[in-house]
Amino acid sequence: MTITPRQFEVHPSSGVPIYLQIVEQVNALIVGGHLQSGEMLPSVRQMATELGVNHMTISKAYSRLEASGVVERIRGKGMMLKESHVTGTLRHRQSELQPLLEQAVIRARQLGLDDQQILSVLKTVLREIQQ
Amino acid sequence: MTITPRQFEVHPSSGVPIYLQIVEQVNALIVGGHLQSGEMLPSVRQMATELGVNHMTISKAYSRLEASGVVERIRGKGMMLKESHVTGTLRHRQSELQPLLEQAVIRARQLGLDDQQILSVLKTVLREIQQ
DNA sequence: ATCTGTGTATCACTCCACTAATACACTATC
DNA sequence: GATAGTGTATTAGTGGAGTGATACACAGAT
Repeated sequence: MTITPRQFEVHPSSGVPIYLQIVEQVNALIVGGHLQSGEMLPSVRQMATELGVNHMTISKAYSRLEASGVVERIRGKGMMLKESHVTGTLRHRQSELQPLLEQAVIRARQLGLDDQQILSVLKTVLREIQQ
Repeated sequence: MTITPRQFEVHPSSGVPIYLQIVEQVNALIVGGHLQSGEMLPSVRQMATELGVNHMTISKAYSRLEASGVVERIRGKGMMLKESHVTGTLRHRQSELQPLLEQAVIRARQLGLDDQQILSVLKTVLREIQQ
Protein backbone atom coordinates (compact mmCIF):
# COMPACT_ATOMS: atom_id res chain seq x y z
CA MET A 1 0.00 0.00 0.00
CA THR A 2 1.28 3.41 -0.92
CA ILE A 3 0.77 6.25 1.46
CA THR A 4 -0.56 9.50 0.09
CA PRO A 5 -1.21 12.80 1.84
CA ARG A 6 -4.91 12.25 1.17
CA GLN A 7 -4.95 9.76 3.98
CA PHE A 8 -4.26 12.61 6.34
CA GLU A 9 -6.44 15.45 7.39
CA VAL A 10 -5.87 18.28 9.79
CA HIS A 11 -8.21 20.59 11.60
CA PRO A 12 -6.19 23.72 12.33
CA SER A 13 -8.80 25.18 14.67
CA SER A 14 -9.33 22.03 16.68
CA GLY A 15 -6.98 23.17 19.43
CA VAL A 16 -4.65 20.26 18.82
CA PRO A 17 -1.43 21.47 17.19
CA ILE A 18 -1.24 20.54 13.52
CA TYR A 19 2.08 18.76 13.86
CA LEU A 20 0.67 16.61 16.67
CA GLN A 21 -2.32 15.71 14.55
CA ILE A 22 0.10 14.41 11.93
CA VAL A 23 2.08 12.47 14.52
CA GLU A 24 -1.05 10.86 15.93
CA GLN A 25 -2.34 9.93 12.51
CA VAL A 26 0.92 8.32 11.48
CA ASN A 27 0.98 6.37 14.73
CA ALA A 28 -2.62 5.33 14.22
CA LEU A 29 -1.89 4.15 10.67
CA ILE A 30 1.00 2.06 11.95
CA VAL A 31 -0.93 0.58 14.84
CA GLY A 32 -3.80 -0.13 12.47
CA GLY A 33 -1.47 -1.97 10.11
CA HIS A 34 -1.94 0.48 7.24
CA LEU A 35 1.70 1.41 7.24
CA GLN A 36 4.42 -1.20 6.95
CA SER A 37 8.06 -0.84 7.83
CA GLY A 38 10.14 0.19 4.88
CA GLU A 39 7.49 2.42 3.39
CA MET A 40 8.27 6.04 2.72
CA LEU A 41 6.22 8.85 4.15
CA PRO A 42 5.11 11.65 1.81
CA SER A 43 7.69 14.41 1.53
CA VAL A 44 7.28 17.41 3.80
CA ARG A 45 6.52 19.71 0.90
CA GLN A 46 4.07 17.34 -0.74
CA MET A 47 2.21 16.83 2.50
CA ALA A 48 2.35 20.53 3.33
CA THR A 49 0.91 21.55 -0.02
CA GLU A 50 -1.96 19.11 0.17
CA LEU A 51 -2.83 20.04 3.71
CA GLY A 52 -2.34 23.74 3.17
CA VAL A 53 0.19 24.24 5.92
CA ASN A 54 3.82 25.25 6.07
CA HIS A 55 6.29 22.50 5.32
CA MET A 56 8.16 23.29 8.55
CA THR A 57 5.11 22.15 10.42
CA ILE A 58 5.30 18.79 8.71
CA SER A 59 9.02 18.69 9.36
CA LYS A 60 8.33 19.18 13.03
CA ALA A 61 5.94 16.25 13.02
CA TYR A 62 8.52 14.07 11.30
CA SER A 63 11.19 15.12 13.77
CA ARG A 64 8.92 14.08 16.58
CA LEU A 65 8.32 10.74 14.92
CA GLU A 66 12.02 10.26 14.43
CA ALA A 67 12.70 11.10 18.07
CA SER A 68 10.25 8.46 19.18
CA GLY A 69 11.96 5.94 16.95
CA VAL A 70 9.05 5.40 14.59
CA VAL A 71 10.71 6.72 11.50
CA GLU A 72 14.20 6.99 10.06
CA ARG A 73 15.39 9.89 8.05
CA ILE A 74 17.39 9.19 4.92
CA ARG A 75 19.23 12.24 3.74
CA GLY A 76 18.21 13.51 0.37
CA LYS A 77 15.51 10.89 0.07
CA GLY A 78 12.88 11.17 2.74
CA MET A 79 11.48 9.55 5.82
CA MET A 80 11.21 5.79 5.99
CA LEU A 81 9.29 3.74 8.50
CA LYS A 82 11.62 1.81 10.73
CA GLU A 83 11.29 -1.81 11.57
CA SER A 84 9.28 -1.74 14.74
CA HIS A 85 11.76 -3.02 17.24
CA VAL A 86 10.60 -3.48 20.76
CA THR A 87 13.19 -2.47 23.28
CA GLY A 88 13.44 -2.95 26.99
CA THR A 89 12.23 -5.69 29.25
CA LEU A 90 8.56 -6.56 29.46
CA ARG A 91 8.47 -5.12 32.94
CA HIS A 92 10.01 -1.87 31.77
CA ARG A 93 7.54 -1.48 28.94
CA GLN A 94 4.66 -2.21 31.25
CA SER A 95 5.89 0.42 33.66
CA GLU A 96 5.81 2.92 30.84
CA LEU A 97 2.18 2.12 30.23
CA GLN A 98 1.21 2.39 33.87
CA PRO A 99 0.88 6.19 34.23
CA LEU A 100 -1.53 6.33 31.32
CA LEU A 101 -3.72 3.68 32.86
CA GLU A 102 -3.55 5.36 36.27
CA GLN A 103 -4.86 8.54 34.76
CA ALA A 104 -7.70 6.62 33.14
CA VAL A 105 -8.58 4.76 36.32
CA ILE A 106 -8.66 7.92 38.42
CA ARG A 107 -11.10 9.40 35.93
CA ALA A 108 -13.09 6.19 35.93
CA ARG A 109 -13.36 6.24 39.71
CA GLN A 110 -14.65 9.79 39.57
CA LEU A 111 -17.25 8.56 37.13
CA GLY A 112 -18.31 5.94 39.62
CA LEU A 113 -17.26 2.99 37.49
CA ASP A 114 -16.29 -0.25 39.19
CA ASP A 115 -13.58 -2.68 38.13
CA GLN A 116 -15.89 -4.72 35.97
CA GLN A 117 -17.22 -1.71 34.12
CA ILE A 118 -13.72 -0.41 33.48
CA LEU A 119 -12.59 -3.79 32.20
CA SER A 120 -15.56 -3.88 29.90
CA VAL A 121 -14.53 -0.62 28.26
CA LEU A 122 -10.94 -1.75 27.97
CA LYS A 123 -11.99 -4.94 26.22
CA THR A 124 -13.97 -2.92 23.71
CA VAL A 125 -10.96 -0.75 23.03
CA LEU A 126 -8.67 -3.77 22.71
CA ARG A 127 -10.99 -5.16 20.05
CA GLU A 128 -10.97 -1.84 18.22
CA ILE A 129 -7.23 -1.50 18.27
CA GLN A 130 -5.96 -4.90 17.27
CA GLN A 131 -2.35 -5.81 17.65
CA MET B 1 -9.70 13.99 59.11
CA THR B 2 -8.93 17.66 58.70
CA ILE B 3 -7.28 18.79 55.54
CA THR B 4 -4.29 21.07 55.82
CA PRO B 5 -2.20 22.67 53.11
CA ARG B 6 0.69 20.52 54.26
CA GLN B 7 -0.89 17.62 52.47
CA PHE B 8 -0.24 19.41 49.24
CA GLU B 9 2.96 20.12 47.45
CA VAL B 10 3.69 21.80 44.18
CA HIS B 11 6.66 21.75 41.90
CA PRO B 12 6.55 25.02 39.98
CA SER B 13 9.24 23.97 37.52
CA SER B 14 7.78 20.56 36.75
CA GLY B 15 6.11 21.77 33.60
CA VAL B 16 2.68 20.97 34.97
CA PRO B 17 0.81 24.19 35.80
CA ILE B 18 0.58 24.79 39.53
CA TYR B 19 -3.19 25.07 39.52
CA LEU B 20 -3.47 21.72 37.77
CA GLN B 21 -1.20 20.12 40.33
CA ILE B 22 -3.61 21.26 43.01
CA VAL B 23 -6.60 19.95 41.08
CA GLU B 24 -4.97 16.58 40.58
CA GLN B 25 -3.98 16.29 44.22
CA VAL B 26 -7.45 17.13 45.45
CA ASN B 27 -8.91 14.57 43.06
CA ALA B 28 -6.37 12.02 44.21
CA LEU B 29 -7.21 12.68 47.87
CA ILE B 30 -10.89 12.16 47.14
CA VAL B 31 -10.37 9.02 45.11
CA GLY B 32 -8.07 7.72 47.82
CA GLY B 33 -10.72 8.33 50.45
CA HIS B 34 -8.72 10.93 52.35
CA LEU B 35 -11.28 13.61 51.70
CA GLN B 36 -14.92 13.12 52.64
CA SER B 37 -17.89 15.05 51.37
CA GLY B 38 -18.77 17.95 53.61
CA GLU B 39 -15.19 18.76 54.48
CA MET B 40 -13.85 22.23 53.80
CA LEU B 41 -10.80 22.83 51.68
CA PRO B 42 -8.12 25.19 52.99
CA SER B 43 -8.79 28.81 52.06
CA VAL B 44 -7.13 30.16 48.96
CA ARG B 45 -4.93 32.50 50.95
CA GLN B 46 -3.94 29.91 53.50
CA MET B 47 -3.02 27.45 50.82
CA ALA B 48 -1.28 30.12 48.76
CA THR B 49 0.85 31.26 51.65
CA GLU B 50 1.96 27.77 52.59
CA LEU B 51 2.78 26.82 49.03
CA GLY B 52 4.39 30.15 48.21
CA VAL B 53 2.22 30.97 45.25
CA ASN B 54 -0.33 33.63 44.45
CA HIS B 55 -3.77 33.08 45.88
CA MET B 56 -5.34 33.58 42.46
CA THR B 57 -3.57 30.45 41.34
CA ILE B 58 -5.31 28.50 44.09
CA SER B 59 -8.56 30.20 43.18
CA LYS B 60 -8.16 28.98 39.64
CA ALA B 61 -7.68 25.44 40.87
CA TYR B 62 -10.80 25.70 43.01
CA SER B 63 -12.77 27.11 40.11
CA ARG B 64 -11.74 24.16 38.02
CA LEU B 65 -12.81 21.80 40.78
CA GLU B 66 -16.14 23.57 41.08
CA ALA B 67 -16.69 23.38 37.33
CA SER B 68 -16.13 19.64 37.41
CA GLY B 69 -18.65 19.33 40.22
CA VAL B 70 -16.20 18.17 42.85
CA VAL B 71 -16.56 21.12 45.15
CA GLU B 72 -19.18 23.68 46.08
CA ARG B 73 -18.42 27.25 46.87
CA ILE B 74 -20.09 28.84 49.85
CA ARG B 75 -19.84 32.60 49.75
CA GLY B 76 -17.98 34.12 52.62
CA LYS B 77 -17.09 30.74 54.01
CA GLY B 78 -15.05 28.67 51.65
CA MET B 79 -15.06 25.63 49.44
CA MET B 80 -16.86 22.50 50.58
CA LEU B 81 -16.59 19.05 49.08
CA LYS B 82 -19.81 18.06 47.44
CA GLU B 83 -21.56 14.78 47.85
CA SER B 84 -20.16 12.75 45.01
CA HIS B 85 -23.17 12.27 42.83
CA VAL B 86 -22.76 10.20 39.74
CA THR B 87 -24.62 11.58 36.77
CA GLY B 88 -25.43 10.16 33.38
CA THR B 89 -26.16 6.66 32.24
CA LEU B 90 -23.59 3.92 32.68
CA ARG B 91 -23.09 3.87 28.93
CA HIS B 92 -22.49 7.59 28.85
CA ARG B 93 -19.94 7.46 31.65
CA GLN B 94 -18.17 4.58 29.99
CA SER B 95 -18.01 6.51 26.74
CA GLU B 96 -16.30 9.31 28.59
CA LEU B 97 -13.64 6.90 29.78
CA GLN B 98 -13.05 5.41 26.37
CA PRO B 99 -10.75 8.06 24.82
CA LEU B 100 -8.37 7.78 27.76
CA LEU B 101 -8.14 4.04 27.39
CA GLU B 102 -7.72 4.32 23.63
CA GLN B 103 -4.74 6.57 24.14
CA ALA B 104 -3.26 4.07 26.57
CA VAL B 105 -3.84 1.12 24.28
CA ILE B 106 -2.27 2.85 21.29
CA ARG B 107 0.80 3.46 23.38
CA ALA B 108 0.72 -0.11 24.63
CA ARG B 109 0.60 -1.45 21.08
CA GLN B 110 3.61 0.64 20.18
CA LEU B 111 5.35 -0.93 23.15
CA GLY B 112 4.55 -4.35 21.75
CA LEU B 113 2.28 -5.37 24.60
CA ASP B 114 -0.46 -7.89 23.94
CA ASP B 115 -3.93 -7.95 25.44
CA GLN B 116 -2.91 -10.11 28.37
CA GLN B 117 0.03 -7.90 29.27
CA ILE B 118 -2.12 -4.79 29.11
CA LEU B 119 -4.79 -6.37 31.29
CA SER B 120 -2.13 -7.32 33.77
CA VAL B 121 -1.04 -3.71 34.18
CA LEU B 122 -4.62 -2.52 34.45
CA LYS B 123 -5.32 -4.99 37.23
CA THR B 124 -2.33 -3.71 39.14
CA VAL B 125 -3.57 -0.17 38.78
CA LEU B 126 -7.08 -1.14 39.84
CA ARG B 127 -5.66 -2.64 43.01
CA GLU B 128 -3.67 0.53 43.66
CA ILE B 129 -6.61 2.82 43.14
CA GLN B 130 -9.41 1.21 45.05
CA GLN B 131 -12.95 2.34 44.60
C1' DA C 1 28.62 20.79 -12.39
C1' DT C 2 23.81 21.42 -12.39
C1' DC C 3 19.26 20.61 -11.23
C1' DT C 4 15.73 18.89 -8.51
C1' DG C 5 14.31 16.38 -5.08
C1' DT C 6 14.86 15.44 -0.06
C1' DG C 7 14.87 17.40 5.23
C1' DT C 8 16.77 21.24 8.44
C1' DA C 9 18.34 25.49 10.87
C1' DT C 10 17.32 30.03 11.99
C1' DC C 11 14.62 33.77 12.93
C1' DA C 12 10.50 36.27 13.73
C1' DC C 13 5.75 36.68 14.65
C1' DT C 14 1.53 35.57 17.00
C1' DC C 15 -1.23 33.75 20.29
C1' DC C 16 -2.51 31.97 24.58
C1' DA C 17 -1.79 29.73 29.03
C1' DC C 18 -0.03 30.73 33.37
C1' DT C 19 0.85 33.64 37.00
C1' DA C 20 0.45 37.53 39.92
C1' DA C 21 -0.98 42.48 41.79
C1' DT C 22 -4.72 44.87 42.88
C1' DA C 23 -9.25 46.03 43.95
C1' DC C 24 -13.69 44.28 44.75
C1' DA C 25 -18.01 41.54 46.61
C1' DC C 26 -19.91 38.58 49.85
C1' DT C 27 -20.63 36.48 54.82
C1' DA C 28 -20.06 36.00 59.66
C1' DT C 29 -18.96 37.95 63.95
C1' DC C 30 -18.55 41.39 67.19
C1' DG D 1 -21.01 49.58 61.09
C1' DA D 2 -16.40 47.70 61.61
C1' DT D 3 -13.51 44.02 60.98
C1' DA D 4 -11.66 39.94 59.33
C1' DG D 5 -12.44 36.09 57.00
C1' DT D 6 -14.07 33.95 52.61
C1' DG D 7 -13.69 33.72 46.97
C1' DT D 8 -13.64 36.62 42.45
C1' DA D 9 -13.05 39.96 38.60
C1' DT D 10 -9.91 42.59 36.12
C1' DT D 11 -5.72 43.69 34.33
C1' DA D 12 -1.00 43.14 33.07
C1' DG D 13 3.32 40.77 32.38
C1' DT D 14 5.93 36.85 30.98
C1' DG D 15 7.11 32.85 28.80
C1' DG D 16 6.77 29.34 25.66
C1' DA D 17 4.42 26.69 22.04
C1' DG D 18 3.00 26.79 17.37
C1' DT D 19 3.47 28.39 12.87
C1' DG D 20 5.60 30.15 8.81
C1' DA D 21 9.24 32.70 5.49
C1' DT D 22 13.60 32.20 4.18
C1' DA D 23 17.96 30.33 3.38
C1' DC D 24 20.71 26.38 3.80
C1' DA D 25 22.75 21.31 3.50
C1' DC D 26 22.59 16.80 1.63
C1' DA D 27 21.67 12.97 -2.05
C1' DG D 28 20.70 11.36 -6.59
C1' DA D 29 20.09 11.87 -11.59
C1' DT D 30 21.63 13.87 -15.70
